[in-house]
Amino acid sequence: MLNPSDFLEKVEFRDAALLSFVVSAVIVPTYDAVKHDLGITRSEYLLLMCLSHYPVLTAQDVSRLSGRPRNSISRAVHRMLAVGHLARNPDPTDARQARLSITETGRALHQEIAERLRVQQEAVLAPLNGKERATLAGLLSKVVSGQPSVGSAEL
Amino acid sequence: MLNPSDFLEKVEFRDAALLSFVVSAVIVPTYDAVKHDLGITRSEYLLLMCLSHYPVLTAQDVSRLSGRPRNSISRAVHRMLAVGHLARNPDPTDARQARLSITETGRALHQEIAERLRVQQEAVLAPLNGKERATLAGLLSKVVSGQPSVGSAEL
DNA sequence: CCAAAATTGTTCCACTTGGAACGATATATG
DNA sequence: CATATATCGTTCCAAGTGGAACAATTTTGG
Repeated sequence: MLNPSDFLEKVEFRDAALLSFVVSAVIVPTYDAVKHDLGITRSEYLLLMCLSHYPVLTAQDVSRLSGRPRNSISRAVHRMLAVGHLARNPDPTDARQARLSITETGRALHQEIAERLRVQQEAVLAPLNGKERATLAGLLSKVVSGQPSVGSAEL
Repeated sequence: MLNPSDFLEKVEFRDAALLSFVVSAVIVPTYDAVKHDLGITRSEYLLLMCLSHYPVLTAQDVSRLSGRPRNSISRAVHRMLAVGHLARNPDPTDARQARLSITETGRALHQEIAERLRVQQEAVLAPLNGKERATLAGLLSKVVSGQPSVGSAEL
């Protein structure tokens, strides 16, 4: 009675409910801990993560990659600039946009946070063996690549 | 270049990233549409959904089932009471708590929103055939039931 | 039986969030 | 070439969020 996991099996959209539960179990506690321990918000981390995978991006690029609105990215850029995790240079060919890149300290911070997320992912997915993990990843990849209009990462 | 779905494959916590993408593709646009069309927030819907599956609950029960803090549920209760989707009666054996139950209009609203979520779920998971869908659901159930401390639904 | 601790629901408040409008710049179109 | 349109980043603001403290009530433990 009143067991959330039993509840999930009754829900009209069970597959989405199960997916949502698993995501929440990985993402929510990790971001809470990151916020508490490192003072980094989700938008700020998404900014660092995007820049860890692309050498130079505009704020608009980060917005599209991360699925966050531009004003959130703008705020994150200012905070990360202030603490030295980011470098910003004017684009010589377009005065509207600025070229963003990550610094060494920013990259180190990204790696620490990514490791936390990875550790929590492993803890949550521990009930699956290697073969099952591979099957799950394959099915999810198939779903993602099958989307007609690929939106954003929304991590 | 700058394709979010390619990005997902590079991420350090790829499985969680794929899961998160799929969840976002189902949940986010549907709740946005529900908010726009019906004026119902996520907390309000979670309240209605919980009460659709249990005849009587306290606000505290809903908080635990849904994973939302009690003050969010408190607000949702007042709004849903005001529009007649909810009934509240004092608990004769404990004056601290109130017994909440859903009304017919509340149930109808729940069913409409659940159907929207189900439709969007089907659209997103369309790349999978029936056998694959069953495999995915089985793996997710195994993950959920394998969690040591089952938190909340977090839908 | 009584004081301490726990529980329920609420209010308050600081903070985050994202839509909308804005100025500056670049591009498209007649 | 000039004007309309689009884009980039920013600021403003209304709304939502959740932690903390609170009063009322119940339970616990001496």
